[in-house]
Amino acid sequence: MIKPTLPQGTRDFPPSVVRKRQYILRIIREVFERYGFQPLETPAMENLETLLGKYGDEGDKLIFRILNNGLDNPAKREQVLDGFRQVMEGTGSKAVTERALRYDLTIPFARFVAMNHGQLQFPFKRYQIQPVWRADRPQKGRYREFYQCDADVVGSASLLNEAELANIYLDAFRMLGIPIELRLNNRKILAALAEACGGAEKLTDITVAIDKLDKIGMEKVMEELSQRGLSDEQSSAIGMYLSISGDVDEKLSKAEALLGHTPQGQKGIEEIRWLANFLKKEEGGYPFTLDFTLARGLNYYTGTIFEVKAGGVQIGSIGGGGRYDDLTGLFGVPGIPGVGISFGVDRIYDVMEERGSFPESLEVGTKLLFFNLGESECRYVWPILQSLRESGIACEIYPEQTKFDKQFKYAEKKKIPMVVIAGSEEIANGTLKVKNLTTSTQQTIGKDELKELLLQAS
RNA sequence: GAGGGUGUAGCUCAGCCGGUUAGAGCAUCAGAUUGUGGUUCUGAGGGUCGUGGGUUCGAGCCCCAUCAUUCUCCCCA
Repeated sequence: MIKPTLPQGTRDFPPSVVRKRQYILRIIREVFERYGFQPLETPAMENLETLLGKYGDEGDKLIFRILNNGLDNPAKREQVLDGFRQVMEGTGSKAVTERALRYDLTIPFARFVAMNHGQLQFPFKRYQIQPVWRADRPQKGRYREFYQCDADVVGSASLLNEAELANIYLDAFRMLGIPIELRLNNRKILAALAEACGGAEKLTDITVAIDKLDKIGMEKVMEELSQRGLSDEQSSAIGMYLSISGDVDEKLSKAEALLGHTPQGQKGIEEIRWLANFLKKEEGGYPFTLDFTLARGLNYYTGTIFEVKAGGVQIGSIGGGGRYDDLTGLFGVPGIPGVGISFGVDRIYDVMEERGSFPESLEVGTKLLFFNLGESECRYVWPILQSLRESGIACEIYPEQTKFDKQFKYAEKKKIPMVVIAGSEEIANGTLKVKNLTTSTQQTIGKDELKELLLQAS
């Protein structure tokens, strides 16, 4: 016998957890639909070459690769051995692995758009809720298998899309009851910063370092910048940029003074300014914060970037996204710009659990349990049971004839709020005993009155 | 990829300086209670102390290795 275990970083979801997860997904899906997004699903696995090189060197290492079948075929022995040799030298080999589990939902979506651009109605708005896999080392709030819920618009460069996506975040988290901070920035501003201090090729180094500002502080960021090969002069210019403070308007003016002389900087600031004006609330103020330190890891972002932080809990971001000018260009179909956002369901779950934000009603599945008091008693309640089910009322009958104690405890464990007891006495009188387990009250009713009673109660 | 923590009953954990037969709470099962649950009382079952080696008269405890798990860093949701 082997000890049953789970692969590292994966989880089973027991019924109560699935209920809560589905509650989150239901709300997010509802909001997506309300904004005109359409569902899409893609396979769990993609061709390895579809994924490689899209997430940076670090990302490539975290892609789960699937071993080819038929490696034990003697006829292919030399080919396979040679393939393994290549794998051990760090270069991939189709002889050993040509498929991999999807790492996110954006690249498979880009692949889908590139394959079907002739058939799709643009702008194409899709949402996708599926698991993704990363060969990462698991830790708090990080798993090797987790769900992403993405919504993307492709085929439109309009900033109106950004405004809609921002509102999707605001709507969804309001409905979930999670206070959030929505942070925005623009990758063009970061690019302009890199251009001004260190050169465009330092963009990644700069973003990785400044992204950590709120975590490690200004001094450490400066240290990291010099470690990454920036001069003191360049670092201090970045320091000035990072020190920009004030409300959204002030920050924009200050950034303009610093980076407005470059075309990219100017463009980025204009984009944010437009978005800010558009999202501005009637009573003034903005439903987001402008965070110049926000960088986001993925390299394909080229414009607006989003990040959502949950208020009052110590957990990483629970959502993020951004604009990309040319994602499908990687697959030979240039000129389709897009923008998208993602919800981190697993972390949202953790936040809601920590805050106690799930409605209690989620725990009730079955509304009514019929006790089993013997075969003739079962025959007596059977038509009633079926008729309730036809009316959409979830109910069940205890399948074994056993003592009351057991049947009561079953109902209690499953959080079934009501039980029906019908024995020889009730059969003789054509009645039912209905007990409410939460109030511990009991009443006797005619056997045809049950449905009405339940419909009244709900 | 780098560095810590933890592995003892189904679950959460205690176990003194290395010393006789390894404990508690919860859970489970049975009974008090053959048509009324939750509270209570009584009793029972349940252990290769992660695994392998070593030190010792003696190891749950010390040492080494290994596996699992968890956390931090890198990176990310």
